[in-house]
Amino acid sequence: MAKSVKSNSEERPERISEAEHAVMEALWDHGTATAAEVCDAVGEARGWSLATVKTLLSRLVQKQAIETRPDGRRYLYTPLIERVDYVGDESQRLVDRLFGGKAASLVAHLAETEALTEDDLSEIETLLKELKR
Amino acid sequence: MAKSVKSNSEERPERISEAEHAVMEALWDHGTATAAEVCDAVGEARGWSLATVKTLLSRLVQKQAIETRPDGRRYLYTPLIERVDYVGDESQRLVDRLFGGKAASLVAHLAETEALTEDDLSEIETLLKELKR
DNA sequence: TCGCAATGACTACAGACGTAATCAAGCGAA
DNA sequence: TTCGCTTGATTACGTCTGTAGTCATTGCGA
Repeated sequence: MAKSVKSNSEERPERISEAEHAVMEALWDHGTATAAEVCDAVGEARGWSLATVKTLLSRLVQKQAIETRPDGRRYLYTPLIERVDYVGDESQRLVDRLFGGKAASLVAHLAETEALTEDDLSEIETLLKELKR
Repeated sequence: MAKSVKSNSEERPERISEAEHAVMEALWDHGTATAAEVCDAVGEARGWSLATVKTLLSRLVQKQAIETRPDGRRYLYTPLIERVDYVGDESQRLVDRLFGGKAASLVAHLAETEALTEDDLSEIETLLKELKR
């Protein structure tokens, strides 16, 4: 209860569903696109009808994840949230939920379950060196 | 369509929701527990009623994530899936969805967004050394 | 100018999810 | 024996999600 009061300025963005996320990816790719363009980009892989894509787009507008700008008789859709932020939030959620907030535990897990290839390991190693510097 | 045929032996476990996951955590903690025990363990943090916990337990049974054994007039609930497997699956899903399957990208992201503390970095470094050996 | 095709708005609907109340059965205390 | 408490089963219900159909409008091509 009292779930959507959000009395202060900071609008906590509503959660983006998986299908919606696919649409976001297309938009992040294009920067700005029409519904038809998104449908071309996304419907391909997911086999969605234009109607489905439009529904997802309007839900994203409601959730204030994207913004519309009229362009003639149609809209141009533009992401309002940055991909890097979304990815960060989602990653953080996972770390919090499954690894008690310790990101290192996630890395350890990936390593132990061999989700990390040799290449991945070298890459991370290099990364660490750079960060150390 | 044809979503739940699962004709062959490998039962693809159905997805566990977030609330259900909280229950799983309690069970992984206890190994085996009654509904009341799970409620004590989980209801605390989430403020769930016993009824809610029971619903989640039965959904988990349906999803074959846990198993029941009669004990007098009640049931004992035991996880059927290992925590490490669940955690692995969820992590993999994230990596696939957001990092194109490249786990190293996830680590890079964590590092760049400073989700990794100095301690985390050292820890990972140590980890890498061990793996290298 | 006129009809069509594209486009957003609205509506639909089944299944998953969160959250719980109610019900029936049975064990245990009085 | 009786009655209440515990427990699983069943039912409920609003929201979110996935996936779309329908409708009204309107700009554009013929």
